[in-house]
Amino acid sequence: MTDRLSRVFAALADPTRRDMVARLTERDATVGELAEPYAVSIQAVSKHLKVLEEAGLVTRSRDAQRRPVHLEAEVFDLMSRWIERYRRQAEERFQRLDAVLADLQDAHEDDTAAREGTAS
Amino acid sequence: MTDRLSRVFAALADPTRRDMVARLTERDATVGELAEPYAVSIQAVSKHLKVLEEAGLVTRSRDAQRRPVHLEAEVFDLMSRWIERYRRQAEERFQRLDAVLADLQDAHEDDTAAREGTAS
DNA sequence: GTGGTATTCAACCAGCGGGTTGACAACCCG
DNA sequence: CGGGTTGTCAACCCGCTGGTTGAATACCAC
Repeated sequence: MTDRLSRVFAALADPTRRDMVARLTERDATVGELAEPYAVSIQAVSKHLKVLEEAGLVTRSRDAQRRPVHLEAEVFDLMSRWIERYRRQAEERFQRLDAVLADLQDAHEDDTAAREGTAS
Repeated sequence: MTDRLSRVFAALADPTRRDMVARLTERDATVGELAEPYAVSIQAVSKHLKVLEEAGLVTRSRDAQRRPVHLEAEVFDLMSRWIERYRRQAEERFQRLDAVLADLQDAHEDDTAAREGTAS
């Protein structure tokens, strides 16, 4: 599970981390600020941030003792591309499937019409 | 980690499972067909499918002994909504930041202009 | 019914993830 | 210097994950 996309998805598979990301879209924050709403230790939050950092979702700088956390929004593009690619592919396929079903329906109606002696 | 979105992200955090999803956008497939390219046991693939199923990414029907696997593309929407929501939020914030930086730049230029005795 | 095929279930194992606590590091302020 | 604040590192625990093998289920074909 060493590839980038896997790390990103894994990082966002945790509700606490998703909430941190959500809050970081509003403004940069220190570890302590981020930790405040959660009922876990600062160390646990620090670990979460490490996961987000290794996934490329955030970066950390330094301001005296503080380590302000900053969201790197470009990573969203990576996920969006993956999702949209396969969504589009799936949708195209469903359209083909719909076409097939429509054909079958037409054929059935033709059969019915034939059996009932009605002009198609 | 019981919520829907967490399960979806976690399911896609595995390259094998992402590959399965990718292949399922092309066509439905049986467990055996899905397993064929990977160097793991059928049972392992069956487990992966269970994960995808519990995340709502696929459904399984029955055709004699076979259990054809079908991709449920609607889940993509769930992820897209989450991602796009925060991406948009982050982008708006960056625009505000840009505006602030632009203001600072203007102020600086004003200062410079003032120091240099040039009209602003 | 017997045999073959497709798939899941069960038990097990190693490794990782998320949590804890305690110690340490880096920095500011008197 | 010493004390306070912010954050990380290290060791540990426990539950989950992804893999294995072996047995069981469900179905078809003969």
